[in-house]
Amino acid sequence: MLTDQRHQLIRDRLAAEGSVLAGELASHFGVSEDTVRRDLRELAKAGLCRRVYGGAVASAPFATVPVGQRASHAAEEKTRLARATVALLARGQTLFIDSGTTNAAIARAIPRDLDLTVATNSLEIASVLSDHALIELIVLGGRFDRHLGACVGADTLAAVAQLGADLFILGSCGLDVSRGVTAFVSAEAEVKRAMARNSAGIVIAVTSDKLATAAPYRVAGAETIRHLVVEKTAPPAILADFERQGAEIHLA
Amino acid sequence: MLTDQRHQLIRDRLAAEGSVLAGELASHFGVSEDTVRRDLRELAKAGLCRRVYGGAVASAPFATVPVGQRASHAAEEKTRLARATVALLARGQTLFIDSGTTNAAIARAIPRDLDLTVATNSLEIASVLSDHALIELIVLGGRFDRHLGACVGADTLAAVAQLGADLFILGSCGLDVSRGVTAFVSAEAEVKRAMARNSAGIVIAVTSDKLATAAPYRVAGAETIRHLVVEKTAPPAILADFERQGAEIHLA
DNA sequence: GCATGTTTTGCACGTTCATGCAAGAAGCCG
DNA sequence: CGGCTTCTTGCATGAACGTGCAAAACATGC
Repeated sequence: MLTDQRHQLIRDRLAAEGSVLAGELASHFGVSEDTVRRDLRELAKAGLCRRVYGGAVASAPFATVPVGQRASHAAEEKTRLARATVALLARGQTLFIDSGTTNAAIARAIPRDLDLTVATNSLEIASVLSDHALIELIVLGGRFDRHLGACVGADTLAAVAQLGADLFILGSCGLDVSRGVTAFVSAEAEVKRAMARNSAGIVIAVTSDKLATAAPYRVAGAETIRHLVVEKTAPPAILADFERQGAEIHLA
Repeated sequence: MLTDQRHQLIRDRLAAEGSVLAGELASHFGVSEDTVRRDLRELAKAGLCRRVYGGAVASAPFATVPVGQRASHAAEEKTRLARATVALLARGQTLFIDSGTTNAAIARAIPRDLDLTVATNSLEIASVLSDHALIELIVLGGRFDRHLGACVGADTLAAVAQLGADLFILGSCGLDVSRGVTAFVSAEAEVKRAMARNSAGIVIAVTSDKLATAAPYRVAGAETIRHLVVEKTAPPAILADFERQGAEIHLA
């Protein structure tokens, strides 16, 4: 059994039942409790669950996320990226915005006096934009995935198919010149692909840790990226590669 | 049973019933009363309840109520209605819940250990239920109406049409025996009608001020109501009329 | 092919934590 | 006041915890 597989199964269990017991997982996987504790510690560190005595509970999504290890330490960078990304938007445009913490930061950075049409499958982003009076908000419904904090599945794909956007603000899990934009979950990748297909341009804002990494599911090729927003500290060599593929680089 | 889970369930119980008894909780969870007292002490310290002799009571019901200008003055009544409505639910059921402050209160009163499938077009209700691990949540997307805080329109209708529910928790704008259930906005009424059509039973929880009033758009006849949850102070004559139409009356 | 480094896992250690029990203090009711 | 319940505090116990370490599995480089 691969460590990563075990992690995934624990995440599934958390999503399905809301909580897990260390001892129960240990006997279920046939490993020691120490190993399970290590797993839980790592998942908690990644913000995927909350560690409690005896096991772990699913971390509440955005509602009560003053915690969130990775949300806080990278919050400042994400805010900077968000501001730079919002600067690319023009009034009257139609956008797709999918889920992800960076995209949530972008939604939060959208000024209230910018009139846009926004279609999103992320509940958090929809909530953020719900009181922007000038934004025409389209919620892309479907089965809600707690991992992603967004809707996925056939209903979501059907909703996306009926729309077209000027820009797609794509929350990327991994970004590599040769492998392009990639995602961790199949259902997530499907929605991203549909949004990409129905958009005139793709905008990606990523923190440096996502650069030159790849996740299993392919979403779009590097040549489809129109705007790439990255931190100032990003390796110039990598950025040059993307630039050769036609992307416009924006440093935040 | 994880300590954290117990705390969570006590909080749900507090939200649903308004008060808890130490001894009752102890036998319910199978722990000593000392443990329960410790739990209650911690919850009280965190400001999540107020400790009283023999148990604890929910601290200000406003604590968890976020927005909504008129939500405050009738909050307590709505919470009572919500508790009584949740008591009608059974595990494994599929529900439609549409928008409205009363329905939002009902969603908040749903305990975390109740597994349900819930389809809603209200963004607030979706957010509330998004961290209930046992609830299969289906977001009914479409054009977001800021006035309603929910999605309406053709896309929403199409999403509803694909589903069927055991119960429809209908947020009523006006309720009158002869005119039935009515709504203020055409688009809202359309969604309610679609949900009513695809549900085996209709549940309505209303404050007294909605009784014997009517809004322009007709949603469903009085004879289609299966459960009617009202305040104790509701005029018996009106309730008798609904009872004659086949509704089961629940006083909160 | 062998040595080296890395990762994963299990075990032993001392520590922390949740729980229940006992004893005394405090609150409630007649 | 007296009898009762409920509460708090201190303490003991066992379970869960983190850490350091070593063995094993695996990859990497010469």
